[in-house]
Amino acid sequence: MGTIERKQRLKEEVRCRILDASWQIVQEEGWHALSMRKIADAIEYTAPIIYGYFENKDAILREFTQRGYQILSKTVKEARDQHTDPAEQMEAMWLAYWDFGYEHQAYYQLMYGVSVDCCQQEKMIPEAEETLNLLNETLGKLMAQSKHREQEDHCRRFYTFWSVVHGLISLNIVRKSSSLSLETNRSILFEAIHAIIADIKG
Amino acid sequence: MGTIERKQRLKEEVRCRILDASWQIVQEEGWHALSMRKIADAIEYTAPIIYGYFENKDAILREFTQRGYQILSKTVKEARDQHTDPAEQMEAMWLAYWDFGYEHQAYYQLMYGVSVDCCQQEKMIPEAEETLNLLNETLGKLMAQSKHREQEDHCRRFYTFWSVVHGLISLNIVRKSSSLSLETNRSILFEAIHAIIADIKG
DNA sequence: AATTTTGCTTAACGGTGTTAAAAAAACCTA
DNA sequence: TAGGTTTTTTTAACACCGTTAAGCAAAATT
Repeated sequence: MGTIERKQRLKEEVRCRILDASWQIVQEEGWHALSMRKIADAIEYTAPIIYGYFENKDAILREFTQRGYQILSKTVKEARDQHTDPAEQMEAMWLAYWDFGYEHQAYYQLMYGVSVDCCQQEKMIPEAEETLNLLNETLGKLMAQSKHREQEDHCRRFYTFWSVVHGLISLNIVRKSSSLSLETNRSILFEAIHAIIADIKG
Repeated sequence: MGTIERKQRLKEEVRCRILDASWQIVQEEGWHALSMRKIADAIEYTAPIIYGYFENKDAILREFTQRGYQILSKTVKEARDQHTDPAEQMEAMWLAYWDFGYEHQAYYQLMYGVSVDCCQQEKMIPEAEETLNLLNETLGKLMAQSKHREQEDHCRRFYTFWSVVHGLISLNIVRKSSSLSLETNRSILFEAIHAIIADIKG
């Protein structure tokens, strides 16, 4: 009866195949294209058997979410451990954080709810570009007051503004349960915006 | 027959009712719960008639996306027009931008692909909190070197870091077509992180 | 009044996640 | 090896989804 171990091994292998197949589908077609039947097809089974390995589809997504956080955690920790000075550590850690998001976009989408299948028609909607133009225009005037002339510089400043504001909004929406107070949000905004403006003014 | 105008009016009214019903469903249950059949139920019709008013479900979402951008554009413009100094304008505009995201979360989700139905189990995944703890810990050491003592301050600094990094990643993912170069991303990151660290050091 | 046009519904197709029953395969025992 | 038990896998079904085509009934036109 040693076969029980062999069965355990086979069961574990099928579990891996489910995750491997899922990951491949996601990489090729995105999260929206991941379905139980498609996974089953890929591992040459029928859909219901997956429920012997995962409670439901959400459990599969949860597995990947967990993997994402594990990789992120490991990455950030390693970045920290290559420095001793807290300031250098801080820099390395956030850079590592960004690198993770840049390299593992599929993970990041899942972990932080960044759905990609939206507003591709941004250029179809005039008001979308109009808003960006308004902000860009004013930024141009502001930078003209100083001696910034390069387009590159303009682009960077703009995205710095945009990133902090968009990031703050997004984090508030996604982390609805443990989100910040209105006052905290506003003071972060004020400080960040003023800092950027001050930096532009030189 | 002047009835043609009356019919036009009725058709327009049904279109409005579709959008009103859709919006109510979204407010009550979120975007994921919006379905053609549910909309039809709400306006006391059957699903296929909706296709007489909108090409498909995506067209309905596009309508709301457009509305969102219209409101945002109007808001930002109004904020600008209450000031004359570019620096003041810039501040007012980004604050208005944030206010929009805070007040109209449903719109913002649609416009920038912030799906809320994710990672609510963040606390279920130890590694998720571990990453935040690592970053918080190092930030604590960094701030201890200066004379920052308040918890409030700590929280603000942390979210400033997080917002700009998360925002930068998200914008890159969502605006995949017109995203920034790796060099631009890194220089934004470097500048922002160094600025925050410098500010902490005083 | 008969006919055309319009508005709406029913039915259907292919897809989704998920569950229960049926079938097939594997296993164990006699 | 034969028969019965257990495990594995599939088929069928349910309730949804977006979407399209056909059918029907009411309204408008001739």
